Amino acid sequence: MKHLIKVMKALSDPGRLKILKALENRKLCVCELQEVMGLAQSTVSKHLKILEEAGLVHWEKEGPWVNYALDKTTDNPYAAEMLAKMKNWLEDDATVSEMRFLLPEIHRDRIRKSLPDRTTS
Amino acid sequence: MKHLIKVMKALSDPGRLKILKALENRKLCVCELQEVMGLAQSTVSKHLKILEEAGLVHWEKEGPWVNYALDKTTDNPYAAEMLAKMKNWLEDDATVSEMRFLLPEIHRDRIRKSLPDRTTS
DNA sequence: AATACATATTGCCATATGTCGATATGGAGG
DNA sequence: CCTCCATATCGACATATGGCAATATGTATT
Repeated sequence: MKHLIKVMKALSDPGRLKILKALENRKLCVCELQEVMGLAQSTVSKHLKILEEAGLVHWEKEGPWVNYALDKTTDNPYAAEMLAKMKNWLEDDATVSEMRFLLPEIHRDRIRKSLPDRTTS
Repeated sequence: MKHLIKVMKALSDPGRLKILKALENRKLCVCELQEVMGLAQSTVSKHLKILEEAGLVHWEKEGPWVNYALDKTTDNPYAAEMLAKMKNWLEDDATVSEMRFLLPEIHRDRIRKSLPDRTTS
């Protein structure tokens, strides 16, 4: 039961749903996800940790970046089933559509370096 | 998005999952669900309200009782999909199995009347 | 060693959530 | 009207959650 609860809680925040919908498109590093979410970097890290612990995402290091992706081989069967469901969900949602539109412009090389947390664009 | 969040939040509490698994077996009134959950009556009412607002359950009056049942004709498509999923979930869960075992003994006519809230059996 | 970059962690704060006891509400019966 | 029964609502409290700024951590470069 606790595995199911972990997944349900992970999916109970709009921001985290947005992350998952973004990761359906491509893997993204924290600083890119920060742009996607428009929140503080620490907040993004916290959200990612919740998603990881629920078995919904996993990460790998690439140079200075930590890339996150949907966890296609997750141990948590509930996570797997929900990720499959999510593929069809929110396809008409305005927030998701807008994010889909802006995603191609979001790339780590275009994000300004050494600035305080970017909470607004 | 807010409809999806409502369902995910509703499914994020172990007690509420237990309610849904119980209602897979038969409709139940609040006092019976109180026995199932082993919590205060007011807590049970609150949980049921959350489930109802998420479109997961609905109620009908029968004499002095309010019977709750899974909402098979829910407006919320996410609720419908999750109810279908839930049918296969937690079938091996200890809490659910125990509840299934005890459910036949739980009936409104066998519940003592006019007592303070029954928080422990 | 110092500096830079990316990210994880910590601590604080405001708000949400789950639990309880008390009380209000709705309805039936005498 | 009063009493009883079942349930919804309210208010208080402890804990969880989501956001932020500050800081720690890991790695690479000079």
